[in-house]
Amino acid sequence: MTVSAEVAETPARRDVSEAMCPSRLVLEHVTSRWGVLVLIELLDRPYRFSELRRAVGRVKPVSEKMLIQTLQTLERDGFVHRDAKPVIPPRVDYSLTDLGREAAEQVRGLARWTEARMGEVEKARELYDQAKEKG
Amino acid sequence: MTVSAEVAETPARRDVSEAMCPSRLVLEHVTSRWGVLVLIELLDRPYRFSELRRAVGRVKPVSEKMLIQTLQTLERDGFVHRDAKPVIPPRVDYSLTDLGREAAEQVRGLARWTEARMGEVEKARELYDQAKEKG
DNA sequence: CGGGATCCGAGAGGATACTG
DNA sequence: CAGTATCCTCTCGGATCCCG
Repeated sequence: MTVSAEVAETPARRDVSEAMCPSRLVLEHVTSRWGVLVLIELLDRPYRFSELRRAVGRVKPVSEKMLIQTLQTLERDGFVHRDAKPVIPPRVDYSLTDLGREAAEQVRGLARWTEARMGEVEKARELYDQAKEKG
Repeated sequence: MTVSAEVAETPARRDVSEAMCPSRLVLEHVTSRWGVLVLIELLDRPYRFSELRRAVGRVKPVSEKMLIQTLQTLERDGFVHRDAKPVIPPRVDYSLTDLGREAAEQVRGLARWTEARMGEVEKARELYDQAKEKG
C-alpha cells in the first residue's frame, strides 16, 4: 500500500511509474488489505476508533498503527471523514464521505462475489494441486 | 499478496485469521498490485507471457518473477487458464476463465471508477494537505 | 482513548544467472 | 521464450513506549 510513501521521499527515489497512472495508487489504497476491510465496515455505520478496530479485528486482527495509517490515507483521498470531538477522554468518529461510499460499495460487491464463488475457487485449487503432484 | 505462503509453512506459523474468512485471501489475490493489472489486461484478449509483461509494463513495470507468481496464484484459484504449447521455442498463452472474467470485470469497474473520480480525489488531497500544514 | 515515534523481523519484490 | 533459482534490498506491518 505504501501508505506514507509520499511523505518524506526524495524525488530521485520516487517511483516514476506512478506518474504513468496516478489513479493506480488510489486503487491500491482502496484495495489494500486494511482499506478493503475498513471501507466495508464503515458502510454499515460510523465507528469510533477502537470500535472500528474491534470490528475489523473480527475478520482479521489489525494493529493500531495500520488502522491509523489506513484511515489517514483514506481520509486524505477523500473517502473517509474524521470527526474529532475535543473532549476528555478523546472521541473520534470515522464515517464514509459520499465519494467513499461509492468506492466502498464497489469493494463490498467484489468481496461478496468472492464469497459466493469460493466453492468454485476451492474446486479449482484441488484440480490444480493434484495435477501438480502428478506432474 | 503472500503468493506462495501456503507452500512451505509450518502449521504453527499459519495465520490463524485466514480460517476466519478464507475468501479474504482470494480477494487479496484479485486485488493485489499485479493481480489487478493482469486481470484487466487479459480482459482484452489472451496474451503470451512476454507480451503480457510488456502490456502490464505500460502501466507499471513488472519483474518476470512477480508476473509468474501472480499468474500462478490466479491460475490456481481458477481465474486464469494457462495453455502451454510443446514447441521450440516455448509458447505459453494465458487467458481468463469464465470465473476469471467475472472477477476481472468487477476489478476493471473499480479501476474505471477510480480514474473517473481522480479529480475529486486530488481536490480532497489539496484540502487535506493545506489543512495539515496550518495545523 | 486516540493517536505519534521508534525499533525490528519477515516477507514482498527486483536483478541476475541459469535451464529446457 | 518461458520459466526456475538465488541473492539482496526495501518496506510493510507488528510490538512497544510515549503523550494530551
